[in-house]
Amino acid sequence: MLSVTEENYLKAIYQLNTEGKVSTNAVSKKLLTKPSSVTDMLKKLSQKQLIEYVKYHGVSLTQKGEDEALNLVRKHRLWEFFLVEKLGFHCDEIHEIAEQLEHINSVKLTNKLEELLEFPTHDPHGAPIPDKKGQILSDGYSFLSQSKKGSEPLGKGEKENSDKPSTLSNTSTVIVGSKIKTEVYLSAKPSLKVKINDKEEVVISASLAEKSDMMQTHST
Amino acid sequence: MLSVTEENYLKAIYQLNTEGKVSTNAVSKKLLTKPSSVTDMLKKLSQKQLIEYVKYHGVSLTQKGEDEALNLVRKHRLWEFFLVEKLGFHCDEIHEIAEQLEHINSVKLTNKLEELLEFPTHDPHGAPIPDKKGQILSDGYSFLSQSKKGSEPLGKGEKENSDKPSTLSNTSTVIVGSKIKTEVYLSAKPSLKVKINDKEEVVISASLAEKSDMMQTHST
DNA sequence: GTTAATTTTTAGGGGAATCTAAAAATACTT
DNA sequence: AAGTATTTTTAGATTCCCCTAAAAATTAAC
Repeated sequence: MLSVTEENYLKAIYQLNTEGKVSTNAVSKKLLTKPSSVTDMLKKLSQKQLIEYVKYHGVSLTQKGEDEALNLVRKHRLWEFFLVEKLGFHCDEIHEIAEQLEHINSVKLTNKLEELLEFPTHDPHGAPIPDKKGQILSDGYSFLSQSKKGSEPLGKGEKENSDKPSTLSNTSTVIVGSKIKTEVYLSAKPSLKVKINDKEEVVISASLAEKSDMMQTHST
Repeated sequence: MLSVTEENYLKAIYQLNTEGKVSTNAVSKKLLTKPSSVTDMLKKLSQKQLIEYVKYHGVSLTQKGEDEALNLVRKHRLWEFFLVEKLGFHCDEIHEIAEQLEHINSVKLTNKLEELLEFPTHDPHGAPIPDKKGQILSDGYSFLSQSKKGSEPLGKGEKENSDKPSTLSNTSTVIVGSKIKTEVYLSAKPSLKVKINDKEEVVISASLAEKSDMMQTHST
């Protein structure tokens, strides 16, 4: 049985892990704690076989640790979906509450919730929801700020028409699965112009593009 | 902002408070902690103006403390209702989960949940659900094991037909609001025969009758 | 109304998670 | 490659909540 704190560390490491080791500093920044606190916790999680940790050389999750993290992400996103779809919350109110709800411990509850919601594949921010086994439907969700000028539609999925433009009631902007093309970078305060489904042109600032990255992070 | 532990103490005191002071020992038994731990916490809660505490002479809740306790009870019972009605849980599986959910902190969440459930007045065990303001619909809910032979229908409410015989999907026995008459005590292992709505006769053991008391406690 | 039994509190300590300050290891610079 | 800068770890302290053991207060019994 993991403590809420231990769970938060595992989730942070998971979210920072872009295939490689995660640094103590990175974790400390994400969790708003001091690096020394992180070191302490890493020792503990290492003993519990949840992470692989070599002093001074960063951390990565073991399979066991990743399973735990995926389950947290799953719960977080299912609850977010619940809050928007069943309770009528606005998209930007749900994160804090889901941060609490994700720590509720009951496999049966999670699965029944998923059933009530009719097995959603994405949360209201568009992030994919892992299934019972931790599988994430890989549908080419990718980061906007990583796109280059003139790049082709993002992701592998590349469906011309989104399968589910619905359900995302409170999202203000782009539907997951839409065909997006990056047109140009503008100067000074860097920004990018983006085509959605070959129709509308929208200019967004780079900072916003980065924010949409954060979303991935932020919606977990 | 209260810690989960502080909240549990307040709820315990509330549940033990049958109009009077609550003893340190009683709290320690309810929470499965040692009396010395209780003393420590009582000092702390007293400083926070949540209880009135006089050394060696027991505790009672202040208005502020009672409000907190009522809110916990409210959340617990709303979540129990949700678990049974929306997720199809059986009545005897919900307590543990609701013990966790009651600590989720969001007034808006609680109120939206209540709305989704269409403002239920009683949880699946038949215990009344306090409203936003902490008001409990006093409908004569009372303790079965306190009934005496030949006693008249329990409670003040005394509705001949229950207003809501529905919704209590998984309760195995008696609908709240039913007219119940205690017929006789049988000897040895004491038990009581009970008439429900002047029709069926059911014999239940005193221990079960006591359990139905616990329910009040247990379903909070 | 003393004495005995029970309850409650105090004193001292431990584990979890945090912090600050200082030391050690790694990474960067030229 | 040597020296500086950064990152990470260690050491020691703090808060929260729990414990055991012993002392103090209250309650019960005779």
